Amino acid sequence: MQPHAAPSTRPENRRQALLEAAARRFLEQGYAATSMRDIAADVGMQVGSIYYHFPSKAELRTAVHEEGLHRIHEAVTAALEGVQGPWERLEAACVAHLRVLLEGGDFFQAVMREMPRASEPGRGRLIAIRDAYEAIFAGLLAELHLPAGVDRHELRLMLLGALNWSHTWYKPGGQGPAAIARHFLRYLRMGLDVPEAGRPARSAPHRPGAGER
Amino acid sequence: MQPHAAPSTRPENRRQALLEAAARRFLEQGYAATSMRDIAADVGMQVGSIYYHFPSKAELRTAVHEEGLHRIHEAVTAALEGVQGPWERLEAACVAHLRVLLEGGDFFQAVMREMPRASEPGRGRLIAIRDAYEAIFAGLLAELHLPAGVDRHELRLMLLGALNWSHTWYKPGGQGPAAIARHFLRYLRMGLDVPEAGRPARSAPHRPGAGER
Amino acid sequence: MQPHAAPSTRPENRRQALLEAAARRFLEQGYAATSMRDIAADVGMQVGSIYYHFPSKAELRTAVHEEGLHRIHEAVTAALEGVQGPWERLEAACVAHLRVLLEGGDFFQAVMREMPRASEPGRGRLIAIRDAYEAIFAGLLAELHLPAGVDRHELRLMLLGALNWSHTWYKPGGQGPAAIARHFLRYLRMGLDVPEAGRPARSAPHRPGAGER
Amino acid sequence: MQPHAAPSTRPENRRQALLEAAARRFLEQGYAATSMRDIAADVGMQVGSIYYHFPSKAELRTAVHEEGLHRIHEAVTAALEGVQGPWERLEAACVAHLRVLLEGGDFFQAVMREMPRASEPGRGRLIAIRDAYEAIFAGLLAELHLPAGVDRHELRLMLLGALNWSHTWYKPGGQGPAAIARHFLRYLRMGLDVPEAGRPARSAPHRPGAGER
DNA sequence: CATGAATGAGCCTTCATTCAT
DNA sequence: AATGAATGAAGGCTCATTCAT
Repeated sequence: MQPHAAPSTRPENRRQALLEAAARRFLEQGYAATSMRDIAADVGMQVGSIYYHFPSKAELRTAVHEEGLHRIHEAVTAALEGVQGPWERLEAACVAHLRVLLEGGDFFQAVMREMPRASEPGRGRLIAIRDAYEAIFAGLLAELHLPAGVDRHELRLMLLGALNWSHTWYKPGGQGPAAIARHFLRYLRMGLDVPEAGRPARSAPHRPGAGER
Repeated sequence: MQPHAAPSTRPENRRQALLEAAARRFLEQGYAATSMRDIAADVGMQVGSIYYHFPSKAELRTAVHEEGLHRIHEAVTAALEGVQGPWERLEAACVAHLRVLLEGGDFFQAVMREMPRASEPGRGRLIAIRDAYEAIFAGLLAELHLPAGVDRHELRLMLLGALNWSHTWYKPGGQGPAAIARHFLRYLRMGLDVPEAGRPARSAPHRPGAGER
Repeated sequence: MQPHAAPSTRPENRRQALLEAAARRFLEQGYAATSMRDIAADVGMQVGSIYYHFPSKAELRTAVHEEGLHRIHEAVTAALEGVQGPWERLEAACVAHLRVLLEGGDFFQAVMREMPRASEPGRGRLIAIRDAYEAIFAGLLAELHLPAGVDRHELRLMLLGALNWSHTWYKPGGQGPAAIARHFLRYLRMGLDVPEAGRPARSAPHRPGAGER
Repeated sequence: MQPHAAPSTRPENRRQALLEAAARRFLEQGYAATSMRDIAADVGMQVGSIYYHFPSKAELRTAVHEEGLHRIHEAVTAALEGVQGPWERLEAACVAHLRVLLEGGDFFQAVMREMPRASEPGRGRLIAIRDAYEAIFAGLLAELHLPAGVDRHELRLMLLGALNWSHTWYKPGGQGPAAIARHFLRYLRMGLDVPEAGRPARSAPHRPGAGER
């Protein structure tokens, strides 16, 4: 009788260990440069044994991505709970997003590094999950009271782009994810133009139309 | 005099053709998933012949990246020529940057997709080129007259991040690179806060210290 | 109970078959001129399958050499068992040595053909085994009662050289290994000088010093 | 007018330089592991250019071997000039042989390392040269006055084997080639048996027949 | 004489995957 | 659930050789 088998051999554990090893490898070396042997070795398994848990390398990647997207979705949703005020809610979401991206383990970073290309198994599912996640931000942006002429879609891409890109330059030890997210939002809210002598300050030069593409 | 040298066999051509094929493949499939055979086939060569022009796959990638960084450097430098006014200069640089990134061919996009990791051959050279390029933007930011409390370094990372990330969502046919760049800059300059009833408008809430990590 | 395991698929068999095929090929064509495909074909395997048993071509060679050195060591040690008298023991060792070298299969001949050069994997191990083997002969020489002025080290090199070289000219069908070994030893023991009229016979002319190098 | 062109560009020189580089490489790495590029690089040429001087790699090897055999033949013939007395002549030949083998440059050592196998171009020519060389020693042995029961053919193989094998253990700095050759000959002439109490000394035990193979 | 450019075959090795046990 | 052994395809790279210039 053995009610609680050693954790490292409980079936669900092995699958989880494989997912984690795969996430770390995919993040560090990229999907193509990671071999099933690498992953198997990381968890102390034989290569062939992986195929008991995942039917193929591509499916393993899909599972990793699913987990990553799931985690960030959870984190952001949780961070929004009980927060009032549109800007406050956006900030909470951005902070949570960046925390997961920069310090939340390998899963979401692995997702960021490379999305599965066309015709990978399970790609439709992933796209759906990602869209649901982005919808959260679209909703937050919609709550905002913004000046005329601001395209909320464009704004969301700008903001998330600035945040997501940070994983290419972020170094632990300097500013933390929360500070970075707050500063970015502050710069956006405050506006950077400074009234100059002989120059009207806030007439942000909008010259649409000709030449804009 | 040599009136009609077959273009496809002019020596310099082959090297260039290889570079271009490699850039396209690296961009589309990633470095690891691209085989030398792919590249050779694209230019109608035998695999082995590539090695006459480049000593290894890694060096080929380095050459592609060098070319990409060189091109964007040239484009941005050229775009700045004769432009006056700090914001105007920054805008010119951003527009040029985004044009190369989104419509300037595969080279720079290939660079964006994956920088060589540690200990790749010629990595030092690439880092130097990239730093020189980023210095251009640092210089442009330094010319700007900005409100107190704005960290120019952070601002540069935010702006370039937003721009660079656009290659993940950009689709030809919608807004062009120039429009995107101008809009992003406009949002930053104008500030997004709108005076609300019972709420101070432009006091961008700066709560430093506790909690900022 | 497992009455008739197919011999060609018993696991240990495959590794041994590979070793034997490798030894034969290395002996006949030399290491560099032997391809892993050759060896795989000889045992009816795919090339890649070899790497399940040996991590590299170089390690395969090392294993072949190890086997060769092991075999001759065993043979010579066994041949010495119970033999009395220093010359008799030396003769027994030489006969056994030459038997293995000339008729003992490909392993030891493959060793003779080319020792791994510097910095091959496992080279240290091989050197150690070889030294242990040569120590046997050094010990046998030490037991001998020899005339003054004979350098035992030099003598060992001379004797083993003469024996080892025989694999370059030996042809089955003529004198066998045992006869060759015994004759060589006899020539050494008896001395070749014959008393001549007007010429002192056994004053082996030793003119050391000047001109000896 | 340029009667004596710079030596390094005189045609005959290039061919000679190639031969020397090839000999060194073949000796150090073996024939199969030496690439035409290695050799070309050693003499500062392009690979393709070798083919102006030699029609193939195999022919280049043949030329190297021819040169090696030629050199040792010359050296030994020269050393015999004017020497009287059968043992003295044999010694002179052995000393000359060993000098070329151990200190006479790469050519003859390259020959020793590996003779061309069957069906190489020019193999017949090489065999002829080698036989002519060995005939010298056969002649010297024939001049010798030897005890009954000594097979001159066997003796020659023994002596040359001991000498030739020395290139596997010879280290410059210790005994020189001349000393080694003289010692080997002395051991052979003097006989190693020492009269022992109760044991007849020079009755070298000859037990031919049964068991000799 | 020599080179620059290329070829085509082949080499060692790695890989995702399979399957009997 | 997992392993041991193998497969077949592919991958990066090297090589002897060719040939127009």
